[in-house]
Amino acid sequence: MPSRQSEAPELIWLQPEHSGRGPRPAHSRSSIAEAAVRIADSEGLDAVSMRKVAAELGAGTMSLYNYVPKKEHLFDLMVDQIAGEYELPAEPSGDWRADLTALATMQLAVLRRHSWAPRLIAARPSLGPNGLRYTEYFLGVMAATELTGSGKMEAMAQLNGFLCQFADWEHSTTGRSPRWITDMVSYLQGVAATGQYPRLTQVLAEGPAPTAPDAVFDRLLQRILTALCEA
Amino acid sequence: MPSRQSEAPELIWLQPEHSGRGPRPAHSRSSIAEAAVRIADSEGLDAVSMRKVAAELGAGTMSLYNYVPKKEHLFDLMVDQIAGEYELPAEPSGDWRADLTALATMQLAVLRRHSWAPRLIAARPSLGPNGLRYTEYFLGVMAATELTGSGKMEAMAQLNGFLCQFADWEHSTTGRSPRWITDMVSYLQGVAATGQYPRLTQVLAEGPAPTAPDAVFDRLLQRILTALCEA
DNA sequence: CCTTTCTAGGTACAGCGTACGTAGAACATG
DNA sequence: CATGTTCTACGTACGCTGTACCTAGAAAGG
Repeated sequence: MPSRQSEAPELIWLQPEHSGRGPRPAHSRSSIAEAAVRIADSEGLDAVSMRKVAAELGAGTMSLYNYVPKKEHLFDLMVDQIAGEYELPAEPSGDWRADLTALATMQLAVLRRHSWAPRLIAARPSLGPNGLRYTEYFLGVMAATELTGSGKMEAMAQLNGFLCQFADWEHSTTGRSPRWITDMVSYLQGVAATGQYPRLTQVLAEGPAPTAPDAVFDRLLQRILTALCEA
Repeated sequence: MPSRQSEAPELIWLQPEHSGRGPRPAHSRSSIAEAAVRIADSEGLDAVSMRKVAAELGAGTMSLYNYVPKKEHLFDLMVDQIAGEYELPAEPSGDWRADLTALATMQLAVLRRHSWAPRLIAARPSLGPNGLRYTEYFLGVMAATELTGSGKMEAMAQLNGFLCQFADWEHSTTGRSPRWITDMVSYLQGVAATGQYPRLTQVLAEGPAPTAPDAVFDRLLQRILTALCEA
């Protein structure tokens, strides 16, 4: 296994995890991913550094580079690790709309548990084993539709995009510091006071929507699903 | 103007650009934003550092902190700078679907010119002057619908999310290195060869979609628009 | 005038990704 | 079994990052 980054493939999945010769590796991809996910869950994605992950494993910093030639690859491992949390039915039911609703709801739960995930998922295709398992299931569900192969992949990308976007939006509105909130409120009051933005001012005066996030999600999801299979 | 980050507000827009006393500032927010955008356009978002932006302006690194107390604020400036490129009609036409189609198409053109933008826009609300101008226009367009105030804001978020997601996806499929492509192809061939993912294998065998990206965009956009105002 | 309040920018520090080199373990082959 | 090859572990070091802190000087208020 080449460990120098310059020779390493762009995709970590092209690199066999271990190849016979030499001492047995002290760690596995999944234990590394687990450690990284633990850090991201508790301290945020920016706290995930090669040094911290190595320390979490009780390994030297540079040892990690035997497993993960570039940091991007660590992110790929993390994404595939949580894709392992997806609980996929053995077989699609034949009702694609019901299947996708269940799938999306389940996936949202996972994304909510790991609020750093949407950003990573949006950045690169998920090609790890668990990502492929997900894709295979998705295609199975879509077999009940009349979409072409590319159409199905497009639909998957769009649904995933929607989920990431929703989870991210939810997290970014829920998870701001109190200081942030007060700053934003006082700023918007100032904005309204200028009178330059009458329509925005009116919307702000109406106050926030009374609807629960789950209800908003369900409504948006059904819209997306309807849109997915239209010509 | 407090320059220490700990005292600075969370939102740069809460801080007046200059307040009477002391020497006149040598730079302006927009000239700073311009410099940062220039760097991001030519070298990518990761190349945008406080040092490089300062150097581009011919200023000392730490002088920049008088204008931009935290790096996040620099990103806010950049986003608002390109929001200045939006060409908004003076008044909505009354046909919200046509207006949103034109708006989205124009916005996509801007996002394509600045491929780093989607990531930033997704991360934080756009509250700068140009962002507010956009919001005000959007609300004007949506006045022709029966949505509530929050419903309109929701629609804006969803349309923006879609645009960012599409632009990002487009960029990430177009802009990969040749090495990346060959690695991915050979990986997927290996995946297909395992026989574990028959449906995926079949889709891969069909080859890529023959459709131009613009056609895909138009189709997806119309779907989204239809979905936006449904109950 | 002096005092206050601002701007400019140098120095310094902790933390990052990671290139490179060395030491030793485990397998393949003679 | 001995030897050579190939792997793992990991310390050191470099260049880069954001930014805290400090000094020097310029412009406005009293």
